Amino acid sequence: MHCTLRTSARPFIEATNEESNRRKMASKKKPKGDPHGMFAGMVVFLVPRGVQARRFHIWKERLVQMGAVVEERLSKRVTHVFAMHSDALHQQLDTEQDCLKSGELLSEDGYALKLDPQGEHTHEKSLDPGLTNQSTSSDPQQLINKKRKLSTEDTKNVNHEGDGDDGREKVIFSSTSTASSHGKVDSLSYRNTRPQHIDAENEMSSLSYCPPDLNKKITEIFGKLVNIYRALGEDRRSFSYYKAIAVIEKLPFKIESADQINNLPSIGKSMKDHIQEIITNGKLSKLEHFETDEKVRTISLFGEVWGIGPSTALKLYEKGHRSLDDLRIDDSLTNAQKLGLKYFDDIRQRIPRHEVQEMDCILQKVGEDVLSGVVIICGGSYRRGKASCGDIDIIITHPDGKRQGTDSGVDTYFGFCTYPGRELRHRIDLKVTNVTS
DNA sequence: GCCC
DNA sequence: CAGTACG
DNA sequence: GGGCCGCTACTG
Repeated sequence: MHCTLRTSARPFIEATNEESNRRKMASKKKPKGDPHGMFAGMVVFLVPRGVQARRFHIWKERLVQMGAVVEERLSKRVTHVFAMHSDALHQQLDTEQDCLKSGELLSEDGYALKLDPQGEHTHEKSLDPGLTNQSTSSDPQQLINKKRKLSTEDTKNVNHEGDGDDGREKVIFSSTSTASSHGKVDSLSYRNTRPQHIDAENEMSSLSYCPPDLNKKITEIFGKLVNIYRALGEDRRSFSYYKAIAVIEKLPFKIESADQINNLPSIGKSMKDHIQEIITNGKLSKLEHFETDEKVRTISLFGEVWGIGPSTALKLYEKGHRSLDDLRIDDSLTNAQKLGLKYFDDIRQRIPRHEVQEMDCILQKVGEDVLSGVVIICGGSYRRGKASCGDIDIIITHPDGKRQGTDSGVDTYFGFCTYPGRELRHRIDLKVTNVTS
């Protein structure tokens, strides 16, 4: 390798392949390398060590798809080296060096690996001190990070039918190039900007890398469109934006040109056009139009009420209602909708994590009093380690597994609860099941 | 909206 | 049954 | 052009 090894660890998140597995017809797509993809011009060598075969294959696939050339050997042409973690990288380099014995031994000066200069920041992000910081590497600046969930709330549909490889894990790669056209990214800070997910089940490392919201402007606007389209009942379109956000959030660079986002999944022509408009104008006329449209605004507002969906929101609008106070007069609302209206402001309040924890404890105790041995698990965002929760999810089960459901036949409760000594109402879901999952 |  | 919420 | 999460669960 004659190129200088000015290596700067740079996180890279695989493009999601979420929907491909849902295709009815399993057509084999042959992604041509995108000459404008984010890895265009890179000649990559992948260090297989420590990478599962399946994952290794996906790496290669994505790299090629996004414009890179993947070399089977660490040849002179190689401009970038990807490794699972620093150990693998070092071992590989040691091996290569031995192979070069016959030739001259080049100075190692230029090979200094600058591993994840921001690594130290990752240590202060664990929100759950109770979790062990499991590391697969002795290197404190461990390069491997895994994360299984989206930053946003659950979306099993985005990630179901898994083949065991969720295709969403993140990998940091080391660049050995000085010629990278994307080198500027290296200087960016990868400071975390949002709470971590702690996946206790998988003993996930708390060193998880969370991408910065470099494209916040775009994702914010798209997020508004998600809500608007959902309120309007255009679920499909809404979901498209939702998926696009997930993809954009994981980009390790700030989008400055639509050319940088070619070939990304879930981002087609319209999305690209919108992104282009946002980065040039700082706004999206489509959204502005929505936000000034009284009908859209009203229906969106009504849709925020728990229990009111697109259909009801539209009916209420057509009845002439324009405000929440108008709704309060309407007696056609279902009980749930009335409650949703009554506690409209309450529900919007997020619940501090420690309060959820206390509620959990209370429920554990009550549950034990009612039925000895009952297992009560507080799931949802709490279980995923969020600092605050939008609602509380409780799963009730029993090791006996003797029955599913309750005496009344109802095994699910969507309702409200309140923190002891307060009036503020929170949303809580209870589910009784005999399956511990 | 995206993707066959 | 339609509508809605949930994960 | 047509599918797009669920042999979902629940409410009214």
